[in-house]
Amino acid sequence: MANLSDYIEEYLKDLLHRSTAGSIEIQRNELAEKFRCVPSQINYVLATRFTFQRGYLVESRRGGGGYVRIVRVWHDGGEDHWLELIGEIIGEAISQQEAHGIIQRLFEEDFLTKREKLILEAVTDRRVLKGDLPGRDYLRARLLKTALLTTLRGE
Amino acid sequence: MANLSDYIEEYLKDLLHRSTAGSIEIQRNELAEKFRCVPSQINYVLATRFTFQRGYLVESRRGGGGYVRIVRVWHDGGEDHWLELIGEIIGEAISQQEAHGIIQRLFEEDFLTKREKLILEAVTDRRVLKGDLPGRDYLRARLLKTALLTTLRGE
DNA sequence: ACCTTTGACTTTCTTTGACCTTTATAATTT
DNA sequence: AAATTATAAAGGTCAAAGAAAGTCAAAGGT
Repeated sequence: MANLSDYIEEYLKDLLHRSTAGSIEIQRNELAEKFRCVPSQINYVLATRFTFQRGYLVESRRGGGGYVRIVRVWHDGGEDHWLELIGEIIGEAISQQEAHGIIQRLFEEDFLTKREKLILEAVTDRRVLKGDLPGRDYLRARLLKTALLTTLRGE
Repeated sequence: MANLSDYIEEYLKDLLHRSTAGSIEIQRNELAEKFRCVPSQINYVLATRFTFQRGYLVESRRGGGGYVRIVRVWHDGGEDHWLELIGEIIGEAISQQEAHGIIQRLFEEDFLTKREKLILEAVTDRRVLKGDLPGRDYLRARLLKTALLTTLRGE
């Protein structure tokens, strides 16, 4: 454990641990100042350490009063672990067929309602996504993974 | 939640909630004074947060005894009406702000569940969609419209 | 080779202020 | 008294400046 990114990661995870809500809000510039680094390093940490595969969602807003919010959707070894497996199956890119197969499966397992299934099928439809091939499958993967992760978000 | 516009929005929505008529009347200058801002900031809040798409109507009158009236409009009618509204409200292209406004409104109208709202917010997120403008806004419009219309037809 | 650090450039959202339009009322003219 | 004209009191518009955050690619370490 030697580099700055690791310290920033640790710091954020510590904050998350303390927070009862399971989510924290930070100011990117402020945090960068605290760690004496350029603001974009915060983005680097978020992009490499607070990913879907690790169970985090990151939201943000620009402009005056902007912020970055990190949501911890699952803990290591929690019961929402199945999604991690789904994430591996989806990977970086996924075809419509595979995507619909996964959606169907989740519906049958009662993880999704009928309406949710319809929504997800609609937004992973190639006619809706348009665009050329490798990009379309990457987009579909991002779409599906983020959508599934958000359903687990606190309620 | 840190900027002034958010507080003004919150204040107005609170007033609306209390009002039995579902509408309120304010004085622009008075409100600006209350929040220590220039009057035109009130217009900014109205223009960005109390739009038709989000389910609000704003009327006003200038001159002595002028006012600004905000009316919350609820959608009534069957499925056909929803189809119509959704078509009307989502054009060929749509920004993230507008999309989330519409999603929020449909949630408030009990057309969407919390989970459905989260899913739709996720799939209309800038960072998930990636891609350059204006293509991104077209994609978002197709995504949202198809998802909502499919939901209506299904079941 | 890969991961991290840096910084120039971009996009999004908010705040501010100078100038404009509409309405009501008071003052003046006919 | 009626009609007209000023004045003041609202609210509206728009563009520039400010305040965040995001992107991407080059440079630096291990």
